[in-house]
Amino acid sequence: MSASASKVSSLSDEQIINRWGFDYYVFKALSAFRDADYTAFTHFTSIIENLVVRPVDGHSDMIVKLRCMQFLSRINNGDKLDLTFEEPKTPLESAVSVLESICRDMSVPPREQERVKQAIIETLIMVCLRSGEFTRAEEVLLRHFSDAEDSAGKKKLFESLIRRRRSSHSVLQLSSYADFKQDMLDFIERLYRVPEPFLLQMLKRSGHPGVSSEPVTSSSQDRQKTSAAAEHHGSVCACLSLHSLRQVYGVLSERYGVSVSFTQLQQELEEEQEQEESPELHLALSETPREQPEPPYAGMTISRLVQEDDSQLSTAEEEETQISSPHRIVIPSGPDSDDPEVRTPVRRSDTHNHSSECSPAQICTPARHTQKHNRIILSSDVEPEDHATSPPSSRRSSRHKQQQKSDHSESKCVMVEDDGGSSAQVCSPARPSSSSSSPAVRRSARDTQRQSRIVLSSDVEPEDHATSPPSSRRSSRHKQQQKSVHSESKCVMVEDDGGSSAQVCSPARPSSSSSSPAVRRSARDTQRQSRIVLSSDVEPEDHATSPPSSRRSSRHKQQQKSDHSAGESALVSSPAHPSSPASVRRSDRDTQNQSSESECVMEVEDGGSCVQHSTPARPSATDTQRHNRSVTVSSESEDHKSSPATQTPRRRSSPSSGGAHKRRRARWQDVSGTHENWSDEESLFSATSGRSSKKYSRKMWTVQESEWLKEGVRRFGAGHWEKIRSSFPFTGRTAVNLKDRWRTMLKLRLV
DNA sequence: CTAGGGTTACAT
DNA sequence: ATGTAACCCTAG
Repeated sequence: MSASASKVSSLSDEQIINRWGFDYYVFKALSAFRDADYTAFTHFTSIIENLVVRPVDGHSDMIVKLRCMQFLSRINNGDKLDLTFEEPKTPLESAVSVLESICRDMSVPPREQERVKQAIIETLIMVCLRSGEFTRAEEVLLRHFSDAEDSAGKKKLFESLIRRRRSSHSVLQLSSYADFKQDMLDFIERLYRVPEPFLLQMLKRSGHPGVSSEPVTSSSQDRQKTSAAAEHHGSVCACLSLHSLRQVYGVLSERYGVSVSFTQLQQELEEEQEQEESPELHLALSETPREQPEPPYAGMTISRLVQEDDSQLSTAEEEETQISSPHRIVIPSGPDSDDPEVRTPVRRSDTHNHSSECSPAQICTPARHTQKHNRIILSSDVEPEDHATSPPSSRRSSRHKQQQKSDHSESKCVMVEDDGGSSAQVCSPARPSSSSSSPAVRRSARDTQRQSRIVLSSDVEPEDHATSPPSSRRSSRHKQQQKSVHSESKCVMVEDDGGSSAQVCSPARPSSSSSSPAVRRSARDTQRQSRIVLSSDVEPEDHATSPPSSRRSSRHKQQQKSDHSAGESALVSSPAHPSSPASVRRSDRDTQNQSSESECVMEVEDGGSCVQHSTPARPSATDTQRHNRSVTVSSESEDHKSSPATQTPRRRSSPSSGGAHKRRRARWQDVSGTHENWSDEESLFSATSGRSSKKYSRKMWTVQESEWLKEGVRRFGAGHWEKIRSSFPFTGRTAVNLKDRWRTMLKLRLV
């Protein structure tokens, strides 16, 4: 639609904060991998997987990171032949596929690409040999092994071992899978150096004990510390001085090429404040300053914008450096969120027009002129729905109050606000005259505690949860992982309830079906149902055996039933899912619903997204939403979910495929973005292997994919399918597929 | 590469 | 049997 052009900008706070969280967890995942803490790696990838389902401001950088995570997660599970990320493929074969995608997107020297691929193939063959899978080893050898002369010797050796059915040989013993993993990590790190995440930088700047001193590029260990801190932060509360902000801003602006000066940002803030309160305004600030003509923004991608936001903060700091002492900014570490509305992530106001340079005291004064205060506010709030995803999260609601009080009493100056829109203003007043006042405000973490209730754990089962309705979601599977999780776990919390769940969704990944599988989550759990969808895939047993087609059908039915039985759950699920794409499916009828929903969507979009982010809208609602408002769904598909049964069926089914082995799910497989959701199915079928016989299997469009498409159309305009396809991590979708889907969406009036 | 009509797979 | 989303085919 109209779309195209205007992307203006507004990112919702959730999108921005999720982006911060995303960057942070990617960073952490890499650190964990580097430290050979693969359990932690899995946990982080799981978090990311779930996070990605929520609206996040996306940009190319994000896709690259997702690809890297996808690659590493497959490498990490490469020695487990029973896992599958893409249906027929072994994890390492999937890694090769991802490698190809990476090479396509990032221009990797052919030689390097070949070297890495060869290393993966050799390792795969060795893994097969060690586990006695000679047939498979032979297959891999014939299909993928390099014909290069220099590898001829190895090829002969492998052929010999295969022929003789030898699963032990010095060569097999010499090579260690751990070394291979690190080698692959080195490759990724050479290819793409992940910058230190904004959240970590802020934490460091704040002088947080564990972190502070470390230079930006801290070693992995350091990072871990940091991260830990960050995770906590709920309680931590970081206070930043303007000074620090400036510093950070300087660094970030340079790194990202932000041209906006610190001062400009401050001015903007002021203006906004003046204009007032509406929470939305804030957003504007960050994203795109309407006022500012600055080109920079215009061209920027979301990420950029976000970054800038960050930077803005910093900017403030800089200016005030001197002042710093008095004013502080508190960053809520976690994104909290609660309000549905968006708020701005950061805001800062400053005041002084002039003064900035001066000492603090001065500053204050000036402020009054305007009436605004000097305070700086960072608000970051996250949106309500998602909290789950967001890392730190805490919720603010309660805390706000608390904080506010305190703040008022003491300081007037600063404030933070956070949350809901209202808040923002709140604080402010304090200060007018008082120049000095103290500043800081902080929000406490306490909230966290409460919410924390749910933890998402890791990896493993992500799928399920994801989908599953909020409440339920966590269910069983977690257990397995949980243990590990605990340690770190705190990580994510989801909020549960509410909306959050939705997001979670995971990946859907089909793969999972493992044999044993049963273990993990069965679909049945009622609760989850939503996930069911996912799970379905998971559930190996049934489907696995059955041929794809058949399975699906059957499984659908089964699922449906279950859902129902589950009863409520069913309901839940459906709605819930928004996030989980996979699950989602929409039936035609949905359309009806759609109308209502669609509206919602619109709303959402407006609000937020406009810009780039992908899918913004939909996520939110998940559970709640459905009922409440349409919100949820953003788009289409989800909506559909309303009819649970229908939706699910397909996708899940398909994906489910076999499950013979895949134990865990490959959740990540798709990490990349969202694939997860859908991918499962797809991957199974189409993507990879192609399962042979059938003509083709239908891959239903997930919500996430539809959101990407909508975002793409908004950005580039309808008709530029190839461009859209390459701008989002679609997997298994051609430009024609996008065009067809768009046509369908129009037909259904989903857009 | 895209648009648009025809075909297929799946659900009811 | 029918409806439809996803997919295929082909002209431009």
